[in-house]
Amino acid sequence: MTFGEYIREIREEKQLLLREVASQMNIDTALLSKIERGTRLARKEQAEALAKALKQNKNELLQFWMADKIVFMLKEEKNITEILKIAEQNIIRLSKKNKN
Amino acid sequence: MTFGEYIREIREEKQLLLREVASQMNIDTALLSKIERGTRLARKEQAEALAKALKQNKNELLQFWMADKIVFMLKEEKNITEILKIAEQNIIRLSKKNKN
DNA sequence: TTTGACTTGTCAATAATTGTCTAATGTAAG
DNA sequence: CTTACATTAGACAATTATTGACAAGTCAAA
Repeated sequence: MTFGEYIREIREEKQLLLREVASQMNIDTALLSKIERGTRLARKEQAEALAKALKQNKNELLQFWMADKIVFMLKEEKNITEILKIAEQNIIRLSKKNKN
Repeated sequence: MTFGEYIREIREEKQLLLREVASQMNIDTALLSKIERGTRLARKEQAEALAKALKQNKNELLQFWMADKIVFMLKEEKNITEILKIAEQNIIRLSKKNKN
């Protein structure tokens, strides 16, 4: 489930209009449309504003948001599984290093 | 193994100086130093130039490079494993969708 | 038609990044 | 200690990329 799919689903469940949600977020309707359709990435503050406007758990929503950014970065690559594996190992290793 | 660690290791094995490799890449020594130390991300063309200068397999090196970019993006996050899982699922799903 | 919801393309404004310069630091040899 | 050379750090202009708004477009229901 992408970030855009996720927030569109919730918005429609709640029967809110793009312009209602966009207004709460202080952005243009067109921009929110693009975010939902995945042609634009939201900014972090926008993702947070969305959580508020849609009354969703902020952390869960931010996970989808962050995953989307990774997808966007990797979408042209091959060996994606291998790349993600390396990335995860490095993050784990770096976080251990920072504790020392 | 991060991208920077990887290329520094190879450079030192081959007993090359920063300025020698940097010169082949047409960049400043200082910039290569930063790339090796991970305080700057290389650009894709630079990663490719490095593969050439160090006579390494380009794809393998680009995997480390791409993994580094992900690490850079995720380093402040929690639930990293979960985020990576969502990202991988979405990429797989999107690639299937594009085949249709 | 008309209306309202949504989408698309464009582009100036804004923000992020890149690469170089200079100066600093480290280090081994004389 | 000097000197010489390799590497690193900080700062900044230049280059790129992202952002958000606007206007014009599509689409579906009345």
